[in-house]
Amino acid sequence: MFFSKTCEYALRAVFFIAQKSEHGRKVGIREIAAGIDSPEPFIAKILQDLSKRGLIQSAKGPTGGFYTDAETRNNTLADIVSAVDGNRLFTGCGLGLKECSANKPCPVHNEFAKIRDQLSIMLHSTTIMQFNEELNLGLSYIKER
Amino acid sequence: MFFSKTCEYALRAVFFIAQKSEHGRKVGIREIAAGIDSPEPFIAKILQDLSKRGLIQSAKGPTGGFYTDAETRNNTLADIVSAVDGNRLFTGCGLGLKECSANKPCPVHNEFAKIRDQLSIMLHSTTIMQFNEELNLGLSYIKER
DNA sequence: CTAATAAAAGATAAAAAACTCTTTTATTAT
DNA sequence: ATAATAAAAGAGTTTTTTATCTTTTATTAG
Repeated sequence: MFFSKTCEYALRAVFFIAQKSEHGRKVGIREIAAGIDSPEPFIAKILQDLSKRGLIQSAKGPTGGFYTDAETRNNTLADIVSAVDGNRLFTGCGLGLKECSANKPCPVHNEFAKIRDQLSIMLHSTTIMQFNEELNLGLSYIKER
Repeated sequence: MFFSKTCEYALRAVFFIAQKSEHGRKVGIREIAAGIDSPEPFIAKILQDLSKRGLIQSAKGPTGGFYTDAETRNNTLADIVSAVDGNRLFTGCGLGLKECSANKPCPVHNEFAKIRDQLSIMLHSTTIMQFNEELNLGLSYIKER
């Protein structure tokens, strides 16, 4: 809806990892791909990138896998979104103009700014780990079937 | 930001046409492309489609061009957006799940529904022609330079 | 009725996003 | 040490989106 497909997968994967690794457990790529119903090599690439950026942790070798430490679990949705999709969602113009500001606005500038700000506040104030419990309880879903 | 590039061009073009054709005048593709700073053959294709859908009007031959009649000028941003980008923005899931509803929600379902609804209300209550005056007065812009 | 004009239609090309495959590197349990 | 495991890295491929080019059809002014 608002994000690239890559970003949607990233968010679902990070939710999955945070949930599974809540008590120190690590999860492999295969389990993640199955858990969020995504193409395995594609989500692998995405996680590689998130790992490099420090948004998730990883360990190689047997018993290895992806996980989140206490700190990164406190990251917000906005951290993931801007890492993957950049800041176009937070700063871009609704009509695609490069220059668009209160000074030199596009016609819909003010209308969009309101909604964009609310979206931004929401994404910046929602943490990754805050869905762990409802996921554990089966109250919400991160895969199709 | 929220729309495809095609849709951004479409909105800008429709604003331009509505403004110029406010008093019955028609505008050619060349003038439109220059007026909104877009690739000429690309916006031509987009307008062809909008015309077929009845969201703008067109006339062939000399003195021809694109225009909007009183009725279509009353169309909303939502009409253009859903014609070009479909309804993913209005009905899609934030995490890209095909099935996602209050019954079987993704983790961010409720948070996103709020923002989506506001965006939807805004788009459905904003008409094409309501920017004519500010565009005439040079108070807002639909091109880069 | 003809020439000029302008949109419509159709076919193609380039760029970006989504997705896949293969090889390498690090780690660990035995 | 070695074999097994799992992520990292690098090099593709496919699909979708964005953009372009060429030909056809309709309309109008002279």
